[in-house]
Amino acid sequence: MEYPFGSIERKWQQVWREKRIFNAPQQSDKPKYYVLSMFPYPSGVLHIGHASNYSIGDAVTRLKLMEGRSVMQPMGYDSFGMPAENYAILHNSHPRLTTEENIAAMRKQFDGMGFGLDWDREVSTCRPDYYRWGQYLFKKLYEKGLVYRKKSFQNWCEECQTVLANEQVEEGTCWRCHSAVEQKDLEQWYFKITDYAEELLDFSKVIDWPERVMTMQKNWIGKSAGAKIDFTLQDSETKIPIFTTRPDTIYGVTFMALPPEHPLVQGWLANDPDNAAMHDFCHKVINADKMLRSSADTIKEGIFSGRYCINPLNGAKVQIWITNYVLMDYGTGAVMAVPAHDQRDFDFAKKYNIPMKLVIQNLDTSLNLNTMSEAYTEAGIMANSAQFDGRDSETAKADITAWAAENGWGEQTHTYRLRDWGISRQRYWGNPIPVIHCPKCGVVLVPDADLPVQLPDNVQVGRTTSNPLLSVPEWLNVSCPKCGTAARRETDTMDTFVDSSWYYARYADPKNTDQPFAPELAKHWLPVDQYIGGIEHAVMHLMYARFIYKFMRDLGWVDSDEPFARLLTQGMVTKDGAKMSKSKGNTVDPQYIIDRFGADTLRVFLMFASPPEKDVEWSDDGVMGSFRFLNRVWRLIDSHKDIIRKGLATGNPQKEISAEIAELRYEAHHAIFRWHEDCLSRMQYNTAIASTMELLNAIIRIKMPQTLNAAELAIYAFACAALPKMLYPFAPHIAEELWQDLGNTILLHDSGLPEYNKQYLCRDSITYVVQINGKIRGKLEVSADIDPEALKAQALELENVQRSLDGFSIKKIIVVAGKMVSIAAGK
RNA sequence: GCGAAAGUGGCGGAAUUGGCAAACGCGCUGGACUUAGGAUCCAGUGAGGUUAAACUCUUAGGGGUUCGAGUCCCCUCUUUCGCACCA
Repeated sequence: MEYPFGSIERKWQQVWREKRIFNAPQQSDKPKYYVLSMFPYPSGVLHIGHASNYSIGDAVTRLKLMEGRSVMQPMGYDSFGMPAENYAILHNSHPRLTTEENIAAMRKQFDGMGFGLDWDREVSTCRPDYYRWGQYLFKKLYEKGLVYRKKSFQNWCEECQTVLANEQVEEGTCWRCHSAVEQKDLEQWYFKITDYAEELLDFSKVIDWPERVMTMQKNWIGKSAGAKIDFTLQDSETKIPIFTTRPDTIYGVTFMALPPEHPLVQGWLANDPDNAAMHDFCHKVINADKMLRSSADTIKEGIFSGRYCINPLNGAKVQIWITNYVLMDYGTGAVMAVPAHDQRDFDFAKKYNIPMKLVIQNLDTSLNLNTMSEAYTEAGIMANSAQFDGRDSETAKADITAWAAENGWGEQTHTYRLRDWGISRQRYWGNPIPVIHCPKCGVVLVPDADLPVQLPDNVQVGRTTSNPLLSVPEWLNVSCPKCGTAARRETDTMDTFVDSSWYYARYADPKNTDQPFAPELAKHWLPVDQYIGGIEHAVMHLMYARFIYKFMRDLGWVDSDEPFARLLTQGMVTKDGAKMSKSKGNTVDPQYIIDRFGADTLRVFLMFASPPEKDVEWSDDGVMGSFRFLNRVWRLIDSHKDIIRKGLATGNPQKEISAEIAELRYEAHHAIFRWHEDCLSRMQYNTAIASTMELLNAIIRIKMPQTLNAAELAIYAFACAALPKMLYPFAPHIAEELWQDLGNTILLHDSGLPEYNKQYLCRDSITYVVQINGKIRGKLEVSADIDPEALKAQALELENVQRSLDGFSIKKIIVVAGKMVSIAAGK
């Protein structure tokens, strides 16, 4: 007989909904806790990954409620973007319709899993009441000088017909469709995330983030310290600033390397249309595959520009080369090349017979340009460097920079790998950028009163080679809000990562029609106490959100520095060791499991199979194990509920208890203690469930509970009553039902945590292990308060210990309290 | 190449501060029961060894520290992830 999971789950889901126990109050006297899980795209189908992600969040939510906190666990949908547009195309419909249908379908499935979500706070990014405030945020960023427009070469996905941010290019392919990314010269909108680069490097204000994610962001931001030095174009006043992390090698510069995109090069090209070789080379490099060009394996190529520049430190005249290995958008876009001490410059100089100059010597002065087969890139003793000769190169760096600065040739500086965030997308299904282009006034922001700029509905969604918004003249053509002249709307929409950069704040005040959210509500709920999501957002969403949050802080909308205090990057659900995917055909439908074994079984399996941050390997047999476990709990309590109720009602009678029950008491308190550690200190739910199973096994070992005396029955009932509480975060429906079976009227979330008594965490008698030189030679059952000397004596008397010590002399005896006696012996 | 994390039975995984390796679950073996079930209950289950013990070996491999190492240190290998001409 199976327990009636279906009816139980429906019953409690309805009770929770009616009693609104998961609808968080706006304000509360209780300490708040804000639990947030991944912001889903409403695919219409709940995947096993969703089930796993939200099972963790729901466990946290219910634990924090049991702890007595005021908990908010909201849910919403990241519903703009390519997938929604593609879905609509596929179903020959409009994304506005299909998105709402999918949202309704998903909400039902979330409820079917029994997640305690606050549906009063639901947001969807594609609804005007939400995206209105995204546009408002854009305007605020613009007003603060953090938005600009720039024409430059962009990552372009032909498949998606849109540009991509650097973070969204994976191995040269689009992060969405994985088709090749090309370069296209386009005018685009940017958010100046680099203004916050320094602060984004600082993780001191987060409480608990995985080291891995912080490292990935730090590497992505990629700060390097060095010097900016101005070289000068020969016979000219024109400066060519370079950035270097090795100012100690500056006397070794033998050429200057520029990319074809460099403005100086572009100027030479424009003034010299007949130089076919230079034009050809630049054209070839600019249009080369960006991935290939930026790969270390690509063969270095270049062409001599015919120009020279002057090294300000020693007046040396050096050749200027146009090359394929220098990037325009890093540092100053110009490199002082030191072939003797940089491998890239070395390779290039060898190929084109450019002279080299040795300026760093190793400690045994064995370096010789004629015999070097590679650059010497380490620190050493400076040589051929005028007044710096003989100095240690590492410590001389600062002095060289200082000397250059004194003479006005440069300065100490640093640079970042991070680029500004390109947010323009040439797609229909996104948040319109609230800008009007006026032939007289230029870029004009749409006035607040006219927000939101609504997406027109009458658009043919489909594969088009241009932005569909261009095809709606009545939307496109407007008069300038400033001067009234006929003007045109911006047709770019915002990257959906803009929408997801602030949604967690909107949850604090989701229905506000006057502002994005009331600052006092945001200040109450934020930061998010626990965020649960996938590692794939490490340098995208999680960095963008930190940037926008810091901006909102600077506006005074929020009053903390980090949006997500604790971050858990949860693992994937795999099958046969591989990520589940439709193409591999190894997916599992959560609904199938729910229908047969119940949502509780699925949730217990997902939480038990591995710790939350690790991948979960799907196992049909494992699901059966969880199902059997819940059935055993059900049978135990259901068939003994009368005596358990009786035992719970007896108070604490003073009677002798059997050794068997004393052991059960120890097991129960110990299991609850470990559950506390695992659930509240460590977030290791797999072992919390294991402890619950152990307690169940310990209770089942008591065969005839009806024969227990009053004191024993009280202990038995205590142990049984702990089970629903311990199960509640993972299997809330069956837990709530069993809790009620035991005569409780208050729901579990309001009934407090299961409690243990420290007094019962140790046994009266303890088994000591006796080791000789680390090998177990015997065991001793002794009273817990035994005197160490007596213990040593007893240990030495053990027959097996005696035998093992034969022919040895004892050097030392170590007693580890409560654990072991360790004897060090030697010949 | 650089950086990070990891490597434990047939499988998923436990092991708090260096203190009985393999908890818990799955699977498997044998048995009981019969309402024949995706049931339940009992016993067993790292490898070798033994009637049973004793004993030996075992946390990727090798070395070290220690009375004692999955855990700390050094070297090597493997896997996964991130970055990768960043001057």
